[in-house]
Amino acid sequence: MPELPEVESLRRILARTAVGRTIERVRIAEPRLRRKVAHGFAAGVEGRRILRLGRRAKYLIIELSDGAAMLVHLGMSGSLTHRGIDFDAAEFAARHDHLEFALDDRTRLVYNDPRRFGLIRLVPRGELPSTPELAGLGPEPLSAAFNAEYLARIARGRRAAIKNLIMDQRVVAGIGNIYASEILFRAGVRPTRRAARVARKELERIVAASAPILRAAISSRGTTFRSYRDAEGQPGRFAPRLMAYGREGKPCRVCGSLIRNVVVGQRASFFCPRCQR
DNA sequence: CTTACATCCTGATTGC
DNA sequence: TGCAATCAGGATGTAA
Repeated sequence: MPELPEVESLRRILARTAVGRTIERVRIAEPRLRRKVAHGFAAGVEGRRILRLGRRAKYLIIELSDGAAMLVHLGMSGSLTHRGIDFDAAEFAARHDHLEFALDDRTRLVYNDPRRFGLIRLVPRGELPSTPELAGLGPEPLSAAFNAEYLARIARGRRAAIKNLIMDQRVVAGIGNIYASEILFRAGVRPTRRAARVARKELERIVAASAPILRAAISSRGTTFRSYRDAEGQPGRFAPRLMAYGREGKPCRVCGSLIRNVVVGQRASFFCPRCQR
């Protein structure tokens, strides 16, 4: 389940291995992702060089030499792996390898996504800031713009659960179900609390907890809970450090109480009944 | 504006 | 053992 740390890990790997390469050919085996890959996509990408790799929220941004940018979202089950096999020899594409980008060093980038919740789109030069996917996003949780004052302003009058609030990409961009649970655990706040009822001090703890958790997860190259793999096909190493997510019925690593799982906003939400109030 | 919920999709897991 | 039901949850669209 790729969230900010997984996408950031992907960006860092590809920044080392793919920047400077020219995309010689694009093969589209299955264009039906969350939205259908546009007709002119391959023609708009082929022949361009990869200039730079960026990230916004859970979106990977592949900047191309003509000023356009590829926007990649991995959805729930997507992966973008850098494979060292010749494009021509890639006849045995794995199941759910939907797009392949042949690079000029005879390696290829392969987009695989069993559930096809992902998105790949070419954004014309200069249109990135106004593109619908990015335009409404809230601040990056690793930026100074995500602070307690900001969060307090958003939370005011909101009946939604605090966990829904920090998973709302318009509020803060890049946090998904796993890290929302981890952040609230560290902050000592129950995921079910109504946002407006969360005290200023607690909001401060939520903000303060966010960056260290996300940074630690990036250092571990993300969390592999089930199937996530990074650009080199490796699982993330953060899972053993999860305090709450996926630990239902197991003892809290801090106090020993049993971690509970409740549904908040149609999503599993794990918390410690003693550490989180 | 805010909130709630269905929708897309496949694979892993659970239940009988 | 096999098969069907359930769960997983990214973002989005619609309804209330």
